[in-house]
Amino acid sequence: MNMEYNFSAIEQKWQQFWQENGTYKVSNGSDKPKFYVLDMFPYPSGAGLHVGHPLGYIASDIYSRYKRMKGFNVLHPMGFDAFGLPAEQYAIQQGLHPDVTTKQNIKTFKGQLNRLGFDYDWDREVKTCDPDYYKWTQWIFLQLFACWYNKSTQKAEPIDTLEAAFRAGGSNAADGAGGEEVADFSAEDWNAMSEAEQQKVLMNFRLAYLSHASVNWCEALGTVLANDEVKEGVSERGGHPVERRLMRQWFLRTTAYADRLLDDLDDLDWSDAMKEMQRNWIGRSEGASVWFDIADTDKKFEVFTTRPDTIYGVTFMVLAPEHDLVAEVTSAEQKQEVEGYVSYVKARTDRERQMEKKVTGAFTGAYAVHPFSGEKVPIYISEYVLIGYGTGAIMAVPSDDDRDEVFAQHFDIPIVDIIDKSKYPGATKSDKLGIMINSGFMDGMEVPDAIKAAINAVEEKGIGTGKVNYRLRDAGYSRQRYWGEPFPIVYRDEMPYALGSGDLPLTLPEVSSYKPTGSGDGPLAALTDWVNTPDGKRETDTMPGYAGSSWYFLRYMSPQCNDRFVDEKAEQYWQNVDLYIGGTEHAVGHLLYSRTWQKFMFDRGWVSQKEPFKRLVNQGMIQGMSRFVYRKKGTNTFVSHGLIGEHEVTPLHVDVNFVDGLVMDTERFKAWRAEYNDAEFILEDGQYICGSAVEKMSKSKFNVVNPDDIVNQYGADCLRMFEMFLGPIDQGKPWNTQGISGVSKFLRRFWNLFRFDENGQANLDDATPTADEMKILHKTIKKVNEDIDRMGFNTCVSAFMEATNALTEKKCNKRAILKPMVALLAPFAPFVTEELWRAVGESGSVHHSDFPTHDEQYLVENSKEYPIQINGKVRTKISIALDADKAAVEAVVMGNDIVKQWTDGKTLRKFVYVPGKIINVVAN
RNA sequence: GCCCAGGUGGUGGAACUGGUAGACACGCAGGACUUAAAAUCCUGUUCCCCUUAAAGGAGUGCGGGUUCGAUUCCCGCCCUGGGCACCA
Repeated sequence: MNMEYNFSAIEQKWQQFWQENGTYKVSNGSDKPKFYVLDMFPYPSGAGLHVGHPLGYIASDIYSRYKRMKGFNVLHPMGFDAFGLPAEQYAIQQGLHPDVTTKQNIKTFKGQLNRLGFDYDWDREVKTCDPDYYKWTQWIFLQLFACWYNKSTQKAEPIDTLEAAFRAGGSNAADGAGGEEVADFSAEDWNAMSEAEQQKVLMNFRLAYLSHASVNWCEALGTVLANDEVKEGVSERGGHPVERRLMRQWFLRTTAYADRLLDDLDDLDWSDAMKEMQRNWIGRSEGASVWFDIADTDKKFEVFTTRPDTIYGVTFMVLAPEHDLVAEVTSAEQKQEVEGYVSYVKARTDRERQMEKKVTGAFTGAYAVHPFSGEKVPIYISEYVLIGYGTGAIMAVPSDDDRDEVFAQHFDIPIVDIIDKSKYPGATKSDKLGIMINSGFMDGMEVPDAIKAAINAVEEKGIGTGKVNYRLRDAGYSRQRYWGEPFPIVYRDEMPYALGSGDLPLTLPEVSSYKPTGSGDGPLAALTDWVNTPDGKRETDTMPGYAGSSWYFLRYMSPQCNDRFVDEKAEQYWQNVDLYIGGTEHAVGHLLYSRTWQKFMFDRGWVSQKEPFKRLVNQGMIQGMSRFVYRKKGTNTFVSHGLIGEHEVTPLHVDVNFVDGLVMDTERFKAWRAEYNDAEFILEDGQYICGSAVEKMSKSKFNVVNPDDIVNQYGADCLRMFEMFLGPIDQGKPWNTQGISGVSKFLRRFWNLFRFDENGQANLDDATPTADEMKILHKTIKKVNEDIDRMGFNTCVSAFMEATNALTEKKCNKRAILKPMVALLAPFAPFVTEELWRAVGESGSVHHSDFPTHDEQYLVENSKEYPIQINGKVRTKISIALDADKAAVEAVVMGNDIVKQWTDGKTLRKFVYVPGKIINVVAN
């Protein structure tokens, strides 16, 4: 008779103990080295935590516990990214204040997180919708508004330094990001300007500035829609038409930081894939900007090209349909066609436009003048040229660009070869290889030389210049929504003015309706009392989701600090995040914005580090396993999956919780919804078999698996280890609860090693372990240490299983073996190890004990059973001393009967001996 | 369409820098224990051929290549997932 492993009692007991004893409280002052582990904080959705969320959290929890046991002072906080669209949509539907639903959801999330045994210090929790938090989000925005980017010093500086420069020396006295848009002026000009005029100029330089951007406007709903609320040109809800509309918006001048965002990637410990995605997002390309005159007018337009060498191959020009010049240059005959085409494009998203295989476009009737040949080339408009990239206009070279080529073929435009690639077999259009032909002054040059020559030539002619272009755009910072941070801005005479920092936070006011106003303004615009102040009219847009998440990692360092966004000393101690774990879905947006904000604050001297996240690890997405039933059209009869071929059926998602494998519990299905109460079934072999598909885990697909259910059935330690056991942390996989029994069995076998009696007393042996037992222990210690370091948590779990199986087989209950095993397992299974730590006779928390390190002396081997290959195929195995030299090995191997058999009548060509690995005999 | 990642038994996966493919689990099959079931334990389990076994052949999405040796490196393709700027 012995005591069984009772996980629910153990987990409750220690969860309470940790809370009462402040086991995970973290201090900002410590002699220990610091280590900051961070998870991407969740959006607290109404569906609660599903089993996909904790994957990354478990990994970071294991890592943080490991680091703590290794002697570090570890910060591992958690909070909530609480502003956002779903809460607002729910408010519109249900009339419940987003603050109420958000608070409820956070409570649910926290309960779920605590049950999983995470070592968060909840005193450090941050919520982006908390006024004490967004006070500082607003403050940072105001600092961005109050600064410009000085390209000479490569730093953000207060806007007064720019004003001073203008006052003293006019526009040439300063080189600020954004200045390309501003016409030159002298110091006298500046001083003669009115305040409004001066502010207008300064707006071009501010790091947070007002401009215009196109948004998804839905007339019928009277609101701006998010991209994923638009499906195929119509609103997802209601199916109303959506079109692109220009609106005044706040922007952040992220492009000012483009080069630093690019260069500083080199020093980060991120995956190459992640760095590559950031590089591609920034999209730096070197080329030239060239001005083309429009024939028979005094108008001209600018194109950006990475291939100025191909200018003699230009046979037409393409403007983006939204380009300002389109209306001005279109001829009377082409007017109708062009307008028709423009309205067609208006209803299409950039993505649709890029994916379109069909060639479309319209001729404007206007011609550009080729700057070198003087020939007239036709100007077209087409959706494949986007207004947001480069100048929204291209010079088209059909001989050397695939998209230009299909366009030319479709519209029957001539194609002129300009590059002879015969010297470079296999080179494609996009390779910058070949010798120039039909290209005037460039004839005979290699492409790289021709690029330089072409830039020189356009510069000499005064029609262009070498230029670096970025795909990165300034970030749109306005949302016409309610549930976000209000802008601390008032307008006087259409000119924005910052609120004083004493007026922060500008709290989000109560509204009676969360519905859009219909005019394109957000719900705040309806609050006329709030909007109109003695100092001016308030901005009624709110900030985007990424505002709060761009700096939250700093707030965790000193969440209660109320005179600064982060306490100076705390920031100097914690510096930046040592390990950041989160999904690839944030690969560019969130990570790029956070990096930009950090650099801005670094420039201003408010933080000590130029990068926020030193090491980044991406966790894969856990997908749902959806189950389907098939309803016979127009009936309430459901056909089992194997028989649907005989019927006309509609597939419907069914709740995975009443399907076992693929077999559905038909009684539970009938009870699920009133409409199914009288459902009938066409069964196969007496069972209803469901269809299945792997999809995103979501409430609407009824495939959400709640961790609470798993914890109730198997315990949190088991769920933690099972999620890690599923596979490598960075790979996505469908959730399948089948298989969890293996981990559950392991935990029970580990528990049974301690031989508890009916009084709960462990029965351990204090004898000295055997060499075999020490080898099992130290092999496991070595592997677990190495695998945690490289985030190989799945193989750690396997190692624990192997060790437990081996110790069970040896009936080993020795304290000297089991005690270090408990410490080793502690980061993975924090509850049961805390209990077992007492069983081996310790009194403190296992989570503050030392992590075991291995001793190589227990692992030495002196011989190895070598696989013997004959011509690359393993034919036998021979045990040979590891320190044997090649001649001795060859003698042993060639004397072996099986080897002789295989090499009989053949000549030995090569004897490959890789010590410790393999032996290969090559003979023919 | 563009960028990034992945594809290994019935299933999840292992194989760390080119060196025994399938560790560890799930599932399945057979057996032990039991009045029975559950639980537990033991044995087997890539496929094919032959089968009592041994031995052999094939095999890491597909087609080529480099190498004594390729899941790993190179070239071309197919499929799946993530992102593409207002979901978070």
